[in-house]
Amino acid sequence: MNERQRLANLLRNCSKNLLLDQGMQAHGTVMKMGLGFDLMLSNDLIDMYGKCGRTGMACAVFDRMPERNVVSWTALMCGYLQNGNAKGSLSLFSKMGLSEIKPNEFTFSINLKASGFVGIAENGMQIHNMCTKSGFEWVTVVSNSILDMYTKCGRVSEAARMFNVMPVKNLITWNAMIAGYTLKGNGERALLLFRQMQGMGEVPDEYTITSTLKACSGLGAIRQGSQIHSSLITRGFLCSVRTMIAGALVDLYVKCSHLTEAQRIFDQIEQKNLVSWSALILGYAQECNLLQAMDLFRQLRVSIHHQVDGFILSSLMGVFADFALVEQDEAEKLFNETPVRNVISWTIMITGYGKHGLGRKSIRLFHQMQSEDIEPDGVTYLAVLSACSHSGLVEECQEYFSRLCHDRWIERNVEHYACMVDLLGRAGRLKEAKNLIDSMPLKPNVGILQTLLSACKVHGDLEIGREVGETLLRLDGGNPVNYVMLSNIYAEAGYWKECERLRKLFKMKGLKKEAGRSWVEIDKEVHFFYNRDETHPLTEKIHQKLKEMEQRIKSEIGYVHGVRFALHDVEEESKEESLRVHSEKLAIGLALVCGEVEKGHKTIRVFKNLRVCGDCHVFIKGLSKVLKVVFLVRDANRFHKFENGLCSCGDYW
DNA sequence: CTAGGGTTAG
Repeated sequence: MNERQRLANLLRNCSKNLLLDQGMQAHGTVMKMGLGFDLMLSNDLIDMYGKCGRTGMACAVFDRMPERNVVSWTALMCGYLQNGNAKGSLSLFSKMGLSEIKPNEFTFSINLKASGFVGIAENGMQIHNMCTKSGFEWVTVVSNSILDMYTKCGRVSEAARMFNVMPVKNLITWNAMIAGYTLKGNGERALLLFRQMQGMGEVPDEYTITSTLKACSGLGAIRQGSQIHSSLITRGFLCSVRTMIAGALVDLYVKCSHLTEAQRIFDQIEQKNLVSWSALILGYAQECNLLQAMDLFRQLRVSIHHQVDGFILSSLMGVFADFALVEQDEAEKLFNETPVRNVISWTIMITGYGKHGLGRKSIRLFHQMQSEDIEPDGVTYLAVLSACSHSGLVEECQEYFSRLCHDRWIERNVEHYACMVDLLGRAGRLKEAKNLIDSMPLKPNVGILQTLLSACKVHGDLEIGREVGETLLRLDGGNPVNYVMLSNIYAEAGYWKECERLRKLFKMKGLKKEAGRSWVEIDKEVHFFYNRDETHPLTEKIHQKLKEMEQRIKSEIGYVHGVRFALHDVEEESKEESLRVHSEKLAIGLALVCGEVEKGHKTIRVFKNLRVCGDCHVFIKGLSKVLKVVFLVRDANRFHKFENGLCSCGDYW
C-alpha cells in the first residue's frame, strides 16, 4: 500500500472515531510529504476536521485547494451542518450553484436536512425542485430527506404526499413519517402508521420504537404504550437496545404519571443516558416532589459517567424558578454552568425572572442572548412581554411588542396580545385594551377575555366588564371563574339584581367553585389547608396566632380588613369569618406557630392553587413589615414576593 | 472520499 492510501485510511479512521489530535498529526504528514494539493486527501481532511468540530480548519483546507470536486463541497457542507451551522451549509450550496460542479444525492440530502433545520419551507421546496429537475427526486435517500424536510418545516401534508407517491420505501421512510406525525402532535396518525408498517411485514427498529413511544406519551396513551413495552420484552428487544429506547419509556410513564413504573425502568437500565436521567428528574418535579428530583440530580452529578449537559441544566432551571428558588440564585448558577445555551435555555431563564417580578433582569438577558447571536423566537418574546407586564414596565413592553410586530419571521399569537391586554389593564387603560382585542388579526380566545375581565374587576369598570363578562358567559359558561369575576363587578357597582341573577344561573348549572387550597412546607413535611379548614391539630393555636398578628398589624401600621374582597362571592360566606380562615392565612399561621421565624428562616414559602385573595394580600404585606420576614407566595397566577410591607406584583394580583 | 430516520427542556 502506498503512503497516500495509508494516510487516507488513517484520516478516515480519525474522522470515524473523532480523533482530532491524531488527525492533525496526519495533516502534518500530508504536508511534509508534499501531498497538500492531493484532491482525495484534502477531501478526507475536510471531512475529518468537520467531524471533529473544527469547521475553521475544514474551511482553511477547502480554501487552499487548487481544484475541488463535488465531494469537497459536500464534505464541507456536512461539517457545517453537523456543527449546527445549517445556514452556513445552505450558503455554500448556493455558492456551489455558481460553479461548474453539480450537486449529487449526497449534496441534496445534506442541504434538505439543513433546510429542515432552519425550518423555512420555501427554502426546502426550492431544493426539492432542483432534485426533480436533476432526476434525483426518487433516489430513496433523497426522497427520504425531502419527506423529512417537510415535516420539520411543519408541512406534514406535503410530507404525507411524498410518502404516498414514493416508488420505493425503506425502513427510514417509515420512521421519518412516523416521527413527522409525532413531532407535529398527530400521535394517532403515527400509531396508525406503526401498525400499518407491521402489517406490511416491515420490522421496526429502535428509531421506530422511540418515535412511537413518544407518540404514546404525547397522547397519554398508557395502554398502547405499555403494550409496546411488553412486546419489546417478549421479543428480547430491550436487551440489545436498552439505552436507546429506555429514555422514551421513562418519559412515557412519567407523562402518564406512573412514576413508580418510570423509576422501576430507570433502575433497570444498565447504561443510563442523560435522556433517561432528565426525563425522570423532571417527572418528580412535575409531581411537585422536589426533594426526590433534587436527590436524583445530586446522584447524577456525582456519577462519574455523566457530564451534566445544557439540556438537563436548563430544564432544572425551570424547576427552580417554579419552586421559587430563584431567590437563592440556584437557577442562575446552573445557567452559568450551562455549556451550550440555546434559545430554549435563555427563554427558560427569562421566564424564571419574569415569574418573580424581576422584569429588568429578564430584559437584560433578552439583550444578552442576542449579543451572543442567539435569535429570539415567539416563545422568547412571550417570556419577555409577560415579564415586562408583570413588572409594570409599560414602555418597555410596548417597545418589544412593536419589535415583534415588525419581525416577519415570527408568528404572533393570542398569548402575545394577552400580555399587552394584561399590561394595559394593569395601568387602568381598559378602553385601549378592549380596542386591541377588537382590532387584532386573530380570534380572541377565552384566556385573553378573562385577562381583560379581571382587569375590569380590579379597576371596577362596569361598562367594559359587563360586556366582556356576558360574552364570556356565552363562550365559557361552564367555568365558575367567569361568574365570580363578573358578579364581583356587578356587586361593587351596586347592581344587586344582576348578582342575584348570576347566582341563580350558577346554581342552576350545578357549578361549583374550585375549593381554595394552600400548602406550606415545614421541616420537610407539607401541610395542606382548605378554606375554613379545622382539621389540623394545631388549629386553635393557628387562629390565636392570626388574631394576635392582626392586632399587631392594626396597632403598628393601621391594617384594616379589605372586606370588599369577600363581600360578593357567589357562594355565601360570612365576611369577617371567611377572611380570617382563608387557606393561605391558615398555612402562614401554621408556619408562624411552628416558629419558622425564630428558627432564623428569612423566607417563608406558601403555595395556593387559586389566586391569593385581596384581603390576604394586604394582610401578608403587613406581616412582612412587622415580622421583617419575606413571604413568597406562589398562586395560580404568579409569584408574590412580600417584603417590608410591599409586594412584587405592585398590588395587582 | 461526501448522505437520509429517534428519545429529555421554554
